[in-house]
Amino acid sequence: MKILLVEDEPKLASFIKKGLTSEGYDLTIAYDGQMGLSLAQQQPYDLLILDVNLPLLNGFELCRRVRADYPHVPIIFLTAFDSLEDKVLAFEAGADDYLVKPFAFQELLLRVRALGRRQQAAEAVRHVLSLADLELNLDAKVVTRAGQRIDLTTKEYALLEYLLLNQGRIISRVAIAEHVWDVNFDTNTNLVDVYVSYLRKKLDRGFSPKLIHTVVGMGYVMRAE
Amino acid sequence: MKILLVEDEPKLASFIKKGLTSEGYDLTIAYDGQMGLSLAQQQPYDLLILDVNLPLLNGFELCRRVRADYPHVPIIFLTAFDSLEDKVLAFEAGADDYLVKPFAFQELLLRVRALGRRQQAAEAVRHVLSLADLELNLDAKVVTRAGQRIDLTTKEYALLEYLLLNQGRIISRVAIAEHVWDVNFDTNTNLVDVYVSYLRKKLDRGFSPKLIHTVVGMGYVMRAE
DNA sequence: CTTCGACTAGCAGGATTTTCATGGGCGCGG
DNA sequence: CCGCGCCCATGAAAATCCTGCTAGTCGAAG
Repeated sequence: MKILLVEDEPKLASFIKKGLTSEGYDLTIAYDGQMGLSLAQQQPYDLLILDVNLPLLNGFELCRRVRADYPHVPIIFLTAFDSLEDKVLAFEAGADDYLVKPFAFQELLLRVRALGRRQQAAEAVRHVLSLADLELNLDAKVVTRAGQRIDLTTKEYALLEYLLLNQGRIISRVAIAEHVWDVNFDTNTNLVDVYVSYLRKKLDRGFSPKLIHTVVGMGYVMRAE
Repeated sequence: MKILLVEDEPKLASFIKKGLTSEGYDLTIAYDGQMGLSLAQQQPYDLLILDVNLPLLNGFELCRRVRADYPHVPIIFLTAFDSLEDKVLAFEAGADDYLVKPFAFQELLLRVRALGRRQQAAEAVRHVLSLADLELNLDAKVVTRAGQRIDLTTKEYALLEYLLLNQGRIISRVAIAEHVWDVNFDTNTNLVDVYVSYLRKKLDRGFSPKLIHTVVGMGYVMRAE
Protein backbone atom coordinates (compact mmCIF):
# COMPACT_ATOMS: atom_id res chain seq x y z
CA MET A 1 0.00 0.00 0.00
CA LYS A 2 1.41 3.36 -1.05
CA ILE A 3 1.41 6.05 1.63
CA LEU A 4 2.42 9.69 1.37
CA LEU A 5 3.67 11.33 4.56
CA VAL A 6 3.92 15.12 4.61
CA GLU A 7 5.89 16.16 7.68
CA ASP A 8 8.54 18.80 8.13
CA GLU A 9 10.24 17.41 11.23
CA PRO A 10 12.83 15.10 9.73
CA LYS A 11 13.22 13.10 12.90
CA LEU A 12 9.54 12.32 13.26
CA ALA A 13 9.22 11.68 9.55
CA SER A 14 11.97 9.12 9.42
CA PHE A 15 10.70 7.50 12.61
CA ILE A 16 7.30 7.01 11.00
CA LYS A 17 8.81 5.88 7.74
CA LYS A 18 10.91 3.27 9.48
CA GLY A 19 7.98 1.97 11.45
CA LEU A 20 5.51 1.74 8.60
CA THR A 21 8.06 0.42 6.15
CA SER A 22 8.85 -2.43 8.48
CA GLU A 23 5.14 -3.19 8.53
CA GLY A 24 5.25 -3.63 4.78
CA TYR A 25 3.93 -0.25 3.67
CA ASP A 26 5.48 1.72 0.83
CA LEU A 27 5.99 5.21 2.24
CA THR A 28 7.17 8.44 0.61
CA ILE A 29 8.08 11.58 2.59
CA ALA A 30 7.39 15.14 1.52
CA TYR A 31 8.94 17.87 3.66
CA ASP A 32 6.59 20.74 2.90
CA GLY A 33 3.07 21.36 1.66
CA GLN A 34 4.00 22.26 -1.90
CA MET A 35 6.08 19.14 -2.30
CA GLY A 36 3.27 17.10 -0.82
CA LEU A 37 0.72 18.55 -3.22
CA SER A 38 2.96 18.01 -6.19
CA LEU A 39 3.56 14.37 -5.29
CA ALA A 40 -0.08 13.71 -4.49
CA GLN A 41 -1.16 15.07 -7.84
CA GLN A 42 1.39 13.07 -9.80
CA GLN A 43 0.14 9.67 -8.74
CA PRO A 44 -2.61 8.26 -6.61
CA TYR A 45 -1.69 7.23 -3.06
CA ASP A 46 -3.70 4.84 -0.96
CA LEU A 47 -3.33 6.94 2.16
CA LEU A 48 -2.11 10.42 3.12
CA ILE A 49 -0.67 11.34 6.52
CA LEU A 50 -0.47 15.12 6.85
CA ASP A 51 1.03 17.31 9.50
CA VAL A 52 -1.19 20.33 10.13
CA ASN A 53 1.58 22.90 10.45
CA LEU A 54 3.58 22.71 7.28
CA PRO A 55 5.84 25.19 5.47
CA LEU A 56 4.49 26.77 2.26
CA LEU A 57 1.06 25.16 2.39
CA ASN A 58 -0.69 24.07 5.55
CA GLY A 59 -2.21 20.66 6.04
CA PHE A 60 -5.83 21.74 5.80
CA GLU A 61 -5.34 23.54 2.53
CA LEU A 62 -3.30 20.66 1.19
CA CYS A 63 -6.06 18.27 2.16
CA ARG A 64 -8.65 20.34 0.35
CA ARG A 65 -6.59 20.56 -2.83
CA VAL A 66 -5.87 16.85 -2.89
CA ARG A 67 -9.50 16.01 -2.22
CA ALA A 68 -10.39 17.97 -5.33
CA ASP A 69 -8.53 15.40 -7.42
CA TYR A 70 -8.96 12.30 -5.26
CA PRO A 71 -12.20 12.56 -3.32
CA HIS A 72 -11.85 9.11 -1.79
CA VAL A 73 -8.27 8.87 -0.60
CA PRO A 74 -8.13 8.39 3.20
CA ILE A 75 -6.35 11.18 5.06
CA ILE A 76 -4.96 11.22 8.61
CA PHE A 77 -3.90 14.47 10.29
CA LEU A 78 -1.09 14.89 12.81
CA THR A 79 -1.27 17.91 15.04
CA ALA A 80 0.55 19.32 18.02
CA PHE A 81 -2.54 20.61 19.80
CA ASP A 82 -5.54 18.76 21.06
CA SER A 83 -8.08 21.50 20.44
CA LEU A 84 -11.63 20.78 19.42
CA GLU A 85 -11.44 23.68 17.01
CA ASP A 86 -8.58 22.05 15.14
CA LYS A 87 -10.50 18.83 14.93
CA VAL A 88 -13.46 20.65 13.48
CA LEU A 89 -11.23 22.26 10.89
CA ALA A 90 -9.62 18.95 10.08
CA PHE A 91 -12.82 17.07 9.55
CA GLU A 92 -14.29 19.93 7.58
CA ALA A 93 -11.28 19.85 5.32
CA GLY A 94 -12.15 16.21 4.68
CA ALA A 95 -10.02 14.29 7.16
CA ASP A 96 -10.80 10.70 8.01
CA ASP A 97 -8.78 10.64 11.19
CA TYR A 98 -6.76 12.72 13.55
CA LEU A 99 -3.81 12.10 15.89
CA VAL A 100 -2.35 14.40 18.51
CA LYS A 101 1.42 14.50 18.95
CA PRO A 102 3.06 12.93 20.74
CA PHE A 103 1.46 9.61 19.95
CA ALA A 104 2.51 6.02 20.35
CA PHE A 105 3.53 4.49 17.03
CA GLN A 106 1.04 1.74 17.74
CA GLU A 107 -1.70 4.38 17.61
CA LEU A 108 -0.73 5.45 14.15
CA LEU A 109 -0.42 1.88 12.97
CA LEU A 110 -3.95 1.16 14.15
CA ARG A 111 -5.33 4.09 12.20
CA VAL A 112 -3.39 3.18 9.11
CA ARG A 113 -4.64 -0.38 9.29
CA ALA A 114 -8.22 0.68 9.87
CA LEU A 115 -8.19 3.00 6.88
CA GLY A 116 -6.22 0.54 4.81
CA ARG A 117 -8.79 -2.14 5.38
CA ARG A 118 -11.23 -0.06 3.38
CA GLN A 119 -8.98 -0.13 0.38
CA GLN A 120 -7.92 -3.71 0.89
CA ALA A 121 -11.05 -5.22 -0.53
CA ALA A 122 -10.67 -3.10 -3.62
CA GLU A 123 -6.94 -3.70 -3.61
CA ALA A 124 -7.20 -7.46 -3.55
CA VAL A 125 -9.20 -7.55 -6.72
CA ARG A 126 -6.92 -4.96 -8.20
CA HIS A 127 -4.09 -7.43 -8.65
CA VAL A 128 -6.13 -9.70 -10.80
CA LEU A 129 -8.97 -8.63 -13.01
CA SER A 130 -11.23 -11.46 -14.03
CA LEU A 131 -14.35 -12.11 -15.98
CA ALA A 132 -15.70 -15.61 -16.38
CA ASP A 133 -12.68 -17.79 -17.15
CA LEU A 134 -10.62 -14.83 -18.34
CA GLU A 135 -7.93 -13.53 -16.01
CA LEU A 136 -5.64 -10.55 -16.26
CA ASN A 137 -2.80 -10.29 -13.76
CA LEU A 138 -1.90 -6.64 -13.36
CA ASP A 139 1.46 -7.34 -11.77
CA ALA A 140 2.74 -9.91 -14.19
CA LYS A 141 0.76 -8.45 -17.08
CA VAL A 142 -0.24 -11.93 -18.05
CA VAL A 143 -3.57 -12.85 -19.52
CA THR A 144 -5.14 -16.30 -19.49
CA ARG A 145 -8.39 -17.72 -20.68
CA ALA A 146 -9.55 -21.09 -19.34
CA GLY A 147 -6.07 -21.45 -17.87
CA GLN A 148 -4.50 -21.08 -21.27
CA ARG A 149 -2.02 -18.29 -21.71
CA ILE A 150 -2.79 -15.58 -24.25
CA ASP A 151 -0.06 -13.32 -25.64
CA LEU A 152 -1.06 -9.74 -26.26
CA THR A 153 0.81 -6.77 -27.67
CA THR A 154 1.21 -3.61 -25.60
CA LYS A 155 -1.77 -1.85 -27.06
CA GLU A 156 -3.96 -4.90 -26.93
CA TYR A 157 -3.09 -5.33 -23.27
CA ALA A 158 -3.78 -1.70 -22.45
CA LEU A 159 -7.13 -1.93 -24.16
CA LEU A 160 -8.09 -5.13 -22.39
CA GLU A 161 -7.06 -3.73 -19.04
CA TYR A 162 -9.22 -0.68 -19.53
CA LEU A 163 -12.18 -2.69 -20.68
CA LEU A 164 -11.87 -5.13 -17.78
CA LEU A 165 -11.59 -2.31 -15.28
CA ASN A 166 -14.92 -1.14 -16.61
CA GLN A 167 -16.54 -4.50 -17.10
CA GLY A 168 -20.31 -4.29 -17.22
CA ARG A 169 -20.12 -0.66 -18.25
CA ILE A 170 -20.68 0.43 -21.82
CA ILE A 171 -17.59 2.33 -22.90
CA SER A 172 -17.57 4.72 -25.83
CA ARG A 173 -14.89 4.69 -28.49
CA VAL A 174 -13.91 8.19 -27.47
CA ALA A 175 -13.36 7.12 -23.86
CA ILE A 176 -11.26 4.20 -25.05
CA ALA A 177 -9.22 6.40 -27.35
CA GLU A 178 -8.58 8.81 -24.49
CA HIS A 179 -7.47 6.18 -22.02
CA VAL A 180 -5.56 3.83 -24.24
CA TRP A 181 -4.17 6.19 -26.87
CA ASP A 182 -4.19 9.47 -24.93
CA VAL A 183 -5.94 11.30 -27.72
CA ASN A 184 -8.81 13.53 -26.76
CA PHE A 185 -9.93 14.49 -30.20
CA ASP A 186 -11.88 12.57 -32.76
CA THR A 187 -9.24 10.89 -34.85
CA ASN A 188 -11.73 9.94 -37.49
CA THR A 189 -10.20 6.51 -37.78
CA ASN A 190 -11.35 3.07 -36.84
CA LEU A 191 -8.36 2.37 -34.66
CA VAL A 192 -10.42 1.30 -31.70
CA ASP A 193 -12.49 -1.02 -33.82
CA VAL A 194 -9.42 -2.64 -35.24
CA TYR A 195 -7.96 -3.35 -31.81
CA VAL A 196 -11.21 -4.65 -30.46
CA SER A 197 -11.21 -6.93 -33.44
CA TYR A 198 -7.68 -8.10 -32.58
CA LEU A 199 -8.71 -8.77 -28.99
CA ARG A 200 -11.74 -10.72 -30.07
CA LYS A 201 -9.66 -12.88 -32.30
CA LYS A 202 -7.38 -13.75 -29.41
CA LEU A 203 -9.83 -13.85 -26.51
CA ASP A 204 -13.18 -14.88 -27.85
CA ARG A 205 -12.49 -16.92 -30.95
CA GLY A 206 -12.81 -20.55 -29.98
CA PHE A 207 -14.06 -19.81 -26.48
CA SER A 208 -17.45 -19.53 -24.92
CA PRO A 209 -19.07 -17.40 -23.74
CA LYS A 210 -18.13 -14.36 -25.76
CA LEU A 211 -16.88 -11.63 -23.44
CA ILE A 212 -16.53 -8.60 -25.72
CA HIS A 213 -19.80 -7.19 -26.94
CA THR A 214 -20.62 -4.36 -29.30
CA VAL A 215 -23.36 -1.92 -28.43
CA VAL A 216 -24.20 -0.28 -31.70
CA GLY A 217 -24.07 3.48 -31.53
CA MET A 218 -22.60 3.49 -28.02
CA GLY A 219 -19.41 1.52 -27.83
CA TYR A 220 -18.25 -1.74 -26.31
CA VAL A 221 -18.87 -3.63 -23.11
CA MET A 222 -17.25 -6.66 -21.51
CA ARG A 223 -19.52 -9.09 -19.76
CA ALA A 224 -20.05 -12.80 -19.49
CA GLU A 225 -23.27 -14.07 -20.91
CA MET B 1 -28.67 8.12 7.14
CA LYS B 2 -29.64 5.18 9.36
CA ILE B 3 -27.56 4.73 12.50
CA LEU B 4 -27.72 1.98 15.11
CA LEU B 5 -26.56 2.91 18.61
CA VAL B 6 -25.92 0.07 21.05
CA GLU B 7 -25.54 1.53 24.54
CA ASP B 8 -26.82 0.31 27.89
CA GLU B 9 -26.75 3.59 29.79
CA PRO B 10 -30.19 5.01 29.01
CA LYS B 11 -29.16 8.54 29.85
CA LEU B 12 -26.18 8.60 27.49
CA ALA B 13 -28.15 6.80 24.81
CA SER B 14 -30.98 9.28 24.77
CA PHE B 15 -28.53 12.17 24.87
CA ILE B 16 -26.82 10.88 21.75
CA LYS B 17 -30.08 10.10 20.09
CA LYS B 18 -31.39 13.58 20.72
CA GLY B 19 -28.24 15.17 19.39
CA LEU B 20 -27.89 13.12 16.23
CA THR B 21 -31.59 13.18 15.49
CA SER B 22 -31.55 16.96 15.56
CA GLU B 23 -28.73 16.77 13.02
CA GLY B 24 -31.00 14.90 10.70
CA TYR B 25 -29.82 11.34 11.33
CA ASP B 26 -32.21 8.45 11.76
CA LEU B 27 -31.07 6.71 14.93
CA THR B 28 -32.22 3.52 16.62
CA ILE B 29 -31.14 2.48 20.13
CA ALA B 30 -30.42 -1.07 21.27
CA TYR B 31 -29.86 -1.56 24.99
CA ASP B 32 -27.77 -4.70 24.96
CA GLY B 33 -25.52 -6.67 22.65
CA GLN B 34 -28.06 -9.30 21.69
CA MET B 35 -30.62 -6.71 20.76
CA GLY B 36 -28.00 -4.85 18.78
CA LEU B 37 -26.98 -7.94 16.85
CA SER B 38 -30.55 -8.85 16.11
CA LEU B 39 -31.32 -5.38 14.78
CA ALA B 40 -28.11 -5.14 12.78
CA GLN B 41 -28.81 -8.44 11.08
CA GLN B 42 -32.38 -7.56 10.20
CA GLN B 43 -31.54 -4.56 8.07
CA PRO B 44 -28.44 -2.78 6.87
CA TYR B 45 -27.43 0.34 8.76
CA ASP B 46 -25.18 3.06 7.41
CA LEU B 47 -23.27 3.38 10.66
CA LEU B 48 -22.96 1.53 13.98
CA ILE B 49 -22.02 3.16 17.27
CA LEU B 50 -21.17 0.49 19.87
CA ASP B 51 -20.41 0.71 23.54
CA VAL B 52 -17.62 -1.70 24.47
CA ASN B 53 -19.07 -2.91 27.75
CA LEU B 54 -22.49 -4.24 26.97
CA PRO B 55 -24.74 -6.76 28.69
CA LEU B 56 -25.15 -10.19 27.08
CA LEU B 57 -22.68 -9.59 24.24
CA ASN B 58 -19.75 -7.21 24.41
CA GLY B 59 -19.01 -4.63 21.76
CA PHE B 60 -16.00 -6.35 20.24
CA GLU B 61 -17.82 -9.60 19.74
CA LEU B 62 -20.84 -7.77 18.39
CA CYS B 63 -18.60 -5.93 15.96
CA ARG B 64 -17.08 -9.16 14.72
CA ARG B 65 -20.44 -10.80 14.20
CA VAL B 66 -21.86 -7.82 12.34
CA ARG B 67 -18.78 -7.56 10.16
CA ALA B 68 -19.36 -11.12 9.07
CA ASP B 69 -22.57 -10.01 7.39
CA TYR B 70 -21.67 -6.42 6.49
CA PRO B 71 -17.92 -6.12 5.99
CA HIS B 72 -18.03 -2.47 4.99
CA VAL B 73 -20.38 -0.82 7.46
CA PRO B 74 -18.53 1.86 9.43
CA ILE B 75 -18.32 1.21 13.18
CA ILE B 76 -17.45 3.62 15.99
CA PHE B 77 -16.64 2.34 19.50
CA LEU B 78 -17.39 4.11 22.76
CA THR B 79 -15.35 3.07 25.77
CA ALA B 80 -14.82 4.16 29.33
CA PHE B 81 -11.09 3.56 29.39
CA ASP B 82 -8.37 5.13 27.34
CA SER B 83 -6.07 2.13 27.18
CA LEU B 84 -3.96 1.34 24.18
CA GLU B 85 -4.83 -2.31 24.63
CA ASP B 86 -8.51 -1.55 24.21
CA LYS B 87 -7.80 0.41 21.06
CA VAL B 88 -5.86 -2.48 19.65
CA LEU B 89 -8.72 -4.82 20.40
CA ALA B 90 -11.21 -2.41 18.88
CA PHE B 91 -9.35 -1.95 15.65
CA GLU B 92 -8.65 -5.65 15.41
CA ALA B 93 -12.32 -6.32 15.77
CA GLY B 94 -12.77 -4.08 12.74
CA ALA B 95 -13.53 -0.66 14.19
CA ASP B 96 -13.22 2.45 12.07
CA ASP B 97 -13.09 4.84 14.99
CA TYR B 98 -12.91 5.06 18.72
CA LEU B 99 -14.11 7.55 21.33
CA VAL B 100 -13.30 7.66 25.04
CA LYS B 101 -16.01 8.62 27.49
CA PRO B 102 -16.70 11.25 28.45
CA PHE B 103 -16.55 12.99 25.10
CA ALA B 104 -17.95 16.23 23.77
CA PHE B 105 -20.96 15.65 21.55
CA GLN B 106 -19.17 17.67 18.89
CA GLU B 107 -16.49 14.99 18.81
CA LEU B 108 -18.97 12.28 18.06
CA LEU B 109 -20.67 14.38 15.44
CA LEU B 110 -17.38 14.91 13.65
CA ARG B 111 -16.71 11.20 13.51
CA VAL B 112 -20.19 10.42 12.33
CA ARG B 113 -19.92 13.00 9.59
CA ALA B 114 -16.50 11.79 8.48
CA LEU B 115 -17.68 8.20 8.21
CA GLY B 116 -20.93 9.24 6.61
CA ARG B 117 -19.07 11.10 3.92
CA ARG B 118 -17.54 7.85 2.78
CA GLN B 119 -20.89 6.31 2.10
CA GLN B 120 -22.17 9.43 0.48
CA ALA B 121 -19.32 9.51 -1.99
CA ALA B 122 -19.91 5.92 -2.96
CA GLU B 123 -23.56 6.73 -3.37
CA ALA B 124 -22.95 9.81 -5.46
CA VAL B 125 -21.00 8.04 -8.15
CA ARG B 126 -23.92 5.67 -8.54
CA HIS B 127 -25.90 7.69 -11.05
CA VAL B 128 -29.07 5.71 -11.33
CA LEU B 129 -32.51 6.71 -12.48
CA SER B 130 -35.20 4.36 -11.26
CA LEU B 131 -38.91 3.84 -11.40
CA ALA B 132 -40.50 0.85 -9.71
CA ASP B 133 -38.30 -2.12 -10.61
CA LEU B 134 -36.82 -0.35 -13.63
CA GLU B 135 -33.31 1.01 -13.32
CA LEU B 136 -31.21 3.06 -15.70
CA ASN B 137 -27.55 3.42 -14.84
CA LEU B 138 -26.33 6.62 -16.46
CA ASP B 139 -22.71 5.72 -15.95
CA ALA B 140 -22.76 2.23 -17.39
CA LYS B 141 -25.59 3.01 -19.77
CA VAL B 142 -27.25 -0.19 -18.71
CA VAL B 143 -30.97 -0.67 -18.18
CA THR B 144 -32.54 -3.38 -16.08
CA ARG B 145 -36.08 -4.31 -15.19
CA ALA B 146 -36.67 -6.63 -12.24
CA GLY B 147 -32.93 -7.27 -12.24
CA GLN B 148 -32.97 -8.48 -15.83
CA ARG B 149 -30.85 -6.63 -18.34
CA ILE B 150 -32.64 -4.95 -21.22
CA ASP B 151 -30.70 -4.09 -24.37
CA LEU B 152 -31.65 -0.82 -25.97
CA THR B 153 -30.46 0.93 -29.11
CA THR B 154 -29.00 4.43 -28.92
CA LYS B 155 -32.23 6.22 -29.72
CA GLU B 156 -34.27 4.03 -27.45
CA TYR B 157 -31.84 4.69 -24.63
CA ALA B 158 -31.88 8.45 -25.22
CA LEU B 159 -35.64 8.45 -25.20
CA LEU B 160 -35.88 6.41 -22.02
CA GLU B 161 -33.34 8.59 -20.29
CA TYR B 162 -35.32 11.68 -21.13
CA LEU B 163 -38.59 10.17 -20.05
CA LEU B 164 -37.13 8.91 -16.78
CA LEU B 165 -35.56 12.27 -16.02
CA ASN B 166 -39.06 13.67 -16.30
CA GLN B 167 -40.89 10.79 -14.67
CA GLY B 168 -44.33 11.77 -13.40
CA ARG B 169 -44.46 14.68 -15.83
CA ILE B 170 -46.45 14.60 -19.03
CA ILE B 171 -44.10 15.17 -21.95
CA SER B 172 -45.31 16.33 -25.34
CA ARG B 173 -44.17 14.73 -28.58
CA VAL B 174 -42.64 18.03 -29.60
CA ALA B 175 -40.57 18.19 -26.43
CA ILE B 176 -39.39 14.64 -26.96
CA ALA B 177 -38.51 15.33 -30.59
CA GLU B 178 -36.51 18.37 -29.52
CA HIS B 179 -34.54 16.61 -26.82
CA VAL B 180 -33.97 13.24 -28.38
CA TRP B 181 -33.80 14.12 -32.06
CA ASP B 182 -32.73 17.76 -31.89
CA VAL B 183 -35.46 18.86 -34.23
CA ASN B 184 -37.46 21.89 -33.23
CA PHE B 185 -40.01 21.90 -36.00
CA ASP B 186 -43.01 19.70 -36.49
CA THR B 187 -41.72 16.92 -38.68
CA ASN B 188 -45.18 15.62 -39.37
CA THR B 189 -44.06 12.07 -38.71
CA ASN B 190 -44.90 9.46 -36.13
CA LEU B 191 -41.29 8.94 -35.18
CA VAL B 192 -41.85 9.49 -31.50
CA ASP B 193 -44.78 7.12 -31.45
CA VAL B 194 -42.75 4.45 -33.14
CA TYR B 195 -39.96 4.68 -30.59
CA VAL B 196 -42.31 4.74 -27.65
CA SER B 197 -43.75 1.61 -29.13
CA TYR B 198 -40.29 0.05 -29.30
CA LEU B 199 -39.64 0.94 -25.68
CA ARG B 200 -42.95 -0.49 -24.58
CA LYS B 201 -42.20 -3.74 -26.30
CA LYS B 202 -38.89 -4.03 -24.46
CA LEU B 203 -39.77 -2.54 -21.06
CA ASP B 204 -43.42 -3.15 -20.41
CA ARG B 205 -44.31 -6.27 -22.36
CA GLY B 206 -44.29 -9.15 -19.90
CA PHE B 207 -43.81 -6.94 -16.87
CA SER B 208 -46.14 -5.33 -14.41
CA PRO B 209 -46.97 -2.60 -13.72
CA LYS B 210 -46.86 -0.78 -17.01
CA LEU B 211 -44.57 2.22 -16.74
CA ILE B 212 -45.13 4.08 -20.02
CA HIS B 213 -48.51 5.71 -20.35
CA THR B 214 -50.14 7.64 -23.17
CA VAL B 215 -52.01 10.83 -22.36
CA VAL B 216 -54.27 11.36 -25.32
CA GLY B 217 -53.80 14.71 -26.95
CA MET B 218 -50.88 15.64 -24.70
CA GLY B 219 -48.05 13.17 -24.93
CA TYR B 220 -46.52 10.49 -22.74
CA VAL B 221 -45.73 10.04 -19.07
CA MET B 222 -43.73 7.49 -17.12
CA ARG B 223 -45.04 6.46 -13.73
CA ALA B 224 -45.67 3.32 -11.78
CA GLU B 225 -49.33 2.53 -11.26
C1' DC C 1 -77.51 3.99 -33.61
C1' DT C 2 -74.34 5.27 -37.08
C1' DT C 3 -70.85 7.97 -39.00
C1' DC C 4 -67.03 10.76 -38.88
C1' DG C 5 -62.79 12.65 -37.54
C1' DA C 6 -58.95 13.02 -34.45
C1' DC C 7 -55.70 10.40 -32.40
C1' DT C 8 -52.64 6.38 -31.45
C1' DA C 9 -50.41 1.48 -31.95
C1' DG C 10 -47.71 -1.23 -34.39
C1' DC C 11 -45.81 -3.44 -38.54
C1' DA C 12 -42.90 -3.89 -42.62
C1' DG C 13 -39.26 -2.93 -45.60
C1' DG C 14 -36.12 0.18 -47.78
C1' DA C 15 -32.68 3.88 -46.54
C1' DT C 16 -29.05 5.00 -43.70
C1' DT C 17 -25.63 4.44 -40.40
C1' DT C 18 -22.48 1.70 -37.92
C1' DT C 19 -19.44 -2.05 -37.44
C1' DC C 20 -16.26 -5.86 -38.95
C1' DA C 21 -12.55 -8.07 -41.17
C1' DT C 22 -8.92 -7.79 -44.13
C1' DG C 23 -5.00 -6.09 -46.83
C1' DG C 24 -1.31 -3.23 -46.88
C1' DG C 25 2.00 0.71 -45.71
C1' DC C 26 5.19 2.44 -42.30
C1' DG C 27 8.77 2.36 -38.91
C1' DC C 28 11.64 0.17 -35.54
C1' DG C 29 14.74 -3.22 -33.57
C1' DG C 30 17.14 -7.59 -34.13
C1' DC D 1 16.72 -7.48 -44.56
C1' DC D 2 12.94 -9.44 -41.93
C1' DG D 3 9.45 -9.79 -38.63
C1' DC D 4 6.46 -7.55 -35.73
C1' DG D 5 3.58 -4.17 -33.89
C1' DC D 6 1.01 -0.17 -35.12
C1' DC D 7 -2.14 2.29 -37.83
C1' DC D 8 -5.12 3.57 -42.04
C1' DA D 9 -8.47 2.56 -45.70
C1' DT D 10 -11.86 -0.10 -47.96
C1' DG D 11 -15.93 -2.68 -49.04
C1' DA D 12 -19.10 -6.00 -47.31
C1' DA D 13 -22.24 -7.15 -43.67
C1' DA D 14 -25.14 -6.10 -39.94
C1' DA D 15 -27.92 -3.30 -37.12
C1' DT D 16 -30.53 0.61 -36.63
C1' DC D 17 -33.36 4.28 -38.19
C1' DC D 18 -37.16 6.23 -40.41
C1' DT D 19 -41.27 6.51 -43.50
C1' DG D 20 -45.61 5.09 -44.98
C1' DC D 21 -49.36 2.44 -44.14
C1' DT D 22 -53.23 -0.11 -41.90
C1' DA D 23 -55.89 -1.00 -38.03
C1' DG D 24 -57.78 0.24 -33.87
C1' DT D 25 -59.90 3.37 -30.17
C1' DC D 26 -62.72 6.97 -28.53
C1' DG D 27 -65.92 10.66 -28.33
C1' DA D 28 -68.91 13.86 -30.50
C1' DA D 29 -72.04 15.04 -34.01
C1' DG D 30 -75.70 13.76 -36.98
